[in-house]
Amino acid sequence: MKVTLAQVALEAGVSSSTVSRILNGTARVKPEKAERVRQVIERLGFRPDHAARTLAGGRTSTVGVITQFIDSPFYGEVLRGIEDTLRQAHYVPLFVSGHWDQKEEMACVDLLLERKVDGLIAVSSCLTDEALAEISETVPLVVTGRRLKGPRIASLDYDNIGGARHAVEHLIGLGHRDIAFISGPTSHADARERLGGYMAALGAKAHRDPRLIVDADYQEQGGYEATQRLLASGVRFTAILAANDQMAFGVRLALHERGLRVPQDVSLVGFDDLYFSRYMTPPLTTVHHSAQDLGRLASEAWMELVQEAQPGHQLLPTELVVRQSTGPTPEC
Amino acid sequence: MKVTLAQVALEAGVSSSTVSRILNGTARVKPEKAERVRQVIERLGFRPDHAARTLAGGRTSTVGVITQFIDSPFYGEVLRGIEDTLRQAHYVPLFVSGHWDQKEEMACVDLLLERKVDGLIAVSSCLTDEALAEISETVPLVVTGRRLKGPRIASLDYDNIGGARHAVEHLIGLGHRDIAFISGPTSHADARERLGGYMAALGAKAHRDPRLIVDADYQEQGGYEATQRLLASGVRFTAILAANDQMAFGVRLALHERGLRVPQDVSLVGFDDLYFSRYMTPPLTTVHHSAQDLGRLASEAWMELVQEAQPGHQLLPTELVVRQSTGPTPEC
DNA sequence: CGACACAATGAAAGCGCTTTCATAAACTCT
DNA sequence: AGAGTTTATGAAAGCGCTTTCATTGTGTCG
Repeated sequence: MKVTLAQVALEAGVSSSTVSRILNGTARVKPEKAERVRQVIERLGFRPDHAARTLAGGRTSTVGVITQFIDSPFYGEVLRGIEDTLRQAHYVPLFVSGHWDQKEEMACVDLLLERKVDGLIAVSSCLTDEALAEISETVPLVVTGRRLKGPRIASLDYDNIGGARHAVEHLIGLGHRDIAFISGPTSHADARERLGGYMAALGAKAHRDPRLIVDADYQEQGGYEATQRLLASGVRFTAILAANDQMAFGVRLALHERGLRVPQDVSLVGFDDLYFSRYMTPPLTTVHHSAQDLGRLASEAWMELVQEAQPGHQLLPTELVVRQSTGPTPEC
Repeated sequence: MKVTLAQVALEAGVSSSTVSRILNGTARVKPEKAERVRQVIERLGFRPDHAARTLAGGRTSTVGVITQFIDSPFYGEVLRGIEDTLRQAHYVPLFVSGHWDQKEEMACVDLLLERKVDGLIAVSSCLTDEALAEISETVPLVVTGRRLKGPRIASLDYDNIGGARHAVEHLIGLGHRDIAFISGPTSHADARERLGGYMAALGAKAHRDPRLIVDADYQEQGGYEATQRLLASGVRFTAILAANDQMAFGVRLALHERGLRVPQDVSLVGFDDLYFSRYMTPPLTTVHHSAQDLGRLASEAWMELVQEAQPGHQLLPTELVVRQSTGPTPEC
């Protein structure tokens, strides 16, 4: 039933070492012999046993990928980028979700290390820098969503500050002065940066009315409720910048329910440019970056790390995509 | 550096067999001894090597999950249900994407079998029934999105026909007579079933004008383009049923661009009730089913299969969720 | 042509567990 | 009390590969 390497060796009249070498290309083998073995492999339908390989060789060809929620539209795209890139390089990603819980995420890390993954990619980890640094002593580590230095660490992040600033500048250019900001959870570095970009673009004006900044949680529902609070606060505003698209969708619903038109009454800008955003009604103006690219670059950084390179930190550009959810200030 | 089971055994003054037995609970061991060993394990920070376990024991505690696109909103939810359920049972899902390509999907299966997964869950496979049946001879298999019988197979699917029928009946109840249908790719069993439900609800009227049925691909863009074709065909309609929510979003955009209001001018119904659908403008009336539940039930069916049970086929109910994208027929 | 480098290959020792199989110790019964 | 069970444990044989190490065969140089 099960074909082993030894059987192949026997059948081909060579030793198992030779077969192994042919399989892995770890040493030169006479071409004719190699060809003969390859044919036997084909004929017998031999598939090397992954567990045995791992046990003997120490490598798993698996890289652990820690994410928070596998069904988030944003992370989904990142994971896709990772999967595609890794698979092309004959690595298999093992996805686990930490659900924004430090303890759970640490358990995921343990699980992955137990399985001897060759590396780790942490997409928006919620662990501390110290914890991550410690993990990197065991396996090469790539983190996204923060800047982190270390001998076996690569990190990458978007230009969150620049992105938010451009978004605000776009609104200012359209005549808006009272621009509200729906913030992500400030426990996230990127949420703080996006808030920072908003403040920077607004300069002194940013502090005029604290009611213009509303805290939320990066979720649709959070954006929805934040908008209701914003509306209830009575503060005047003609535009809203949401710290991510998911919240922008919640904002959109809240405005719709309130009978406020987008963009005639309120301009709305998101951040992330989810695939779905162009199908919002109206299509959402948002800060674009490619989540898939993030996944791809993270994987590539990991592969460099394996080759003893020092990829360091990468800052990915963002770009404002103007669609139809923003327009000139309504006349008062 | 690395702690092995043998070291634990030595330290605790027992044989490695005993430690293994304590670890796996495969035989009774004197409680005091067990306690002593457990303490040594704790103290040394011993973690059993997964590869060695697999090689010696034959089990991987891993189940392969084949999906088409990891970043699809629908599959994302299914995967989440699978991950949560499996992990609770101490299994780890290994996700791979087939990208709607038979050859690629088959390569995924090979990859998973090579890694000796303890089972396979195929979410909307595009392989033939025969190919799947053959796979099930190697590992217990659960398939979703079709009905498939076999000694080591469980299958589950939604009540697509009933769901589509209810959606149409809802529209008829609102006075609509000219109801268009944006179909999924009829290569998918579920797409055919949804079309069948639409036809059944409409009865003889369904064949009145073939232009009312437009083929598309289950994607947002496909729904968008299908709607443009529908509009261009000049056929009269007051409501649209999209075979899934993703296409409904595309439909929504096309209608918006054409200046058609939802639901005042055209009523719109989707299918799947994606998380996002309640944030559409206006919130989408759609056929609800829980993708997460599908994932959960698929995992549970797999576990039954492992315990030699015969779960057979499950038909999951669907339910129409009426939101604000449907309303009475416009007066002519 | 003998000495030496180098290429090609095989034998065998693990990798860290699980799992028979055998054995010793502790009961049960009549 | 001795035969027959049952229970707890250890010794050792793998699981199917990779990888050193040793060996043979081939080519090169003076």
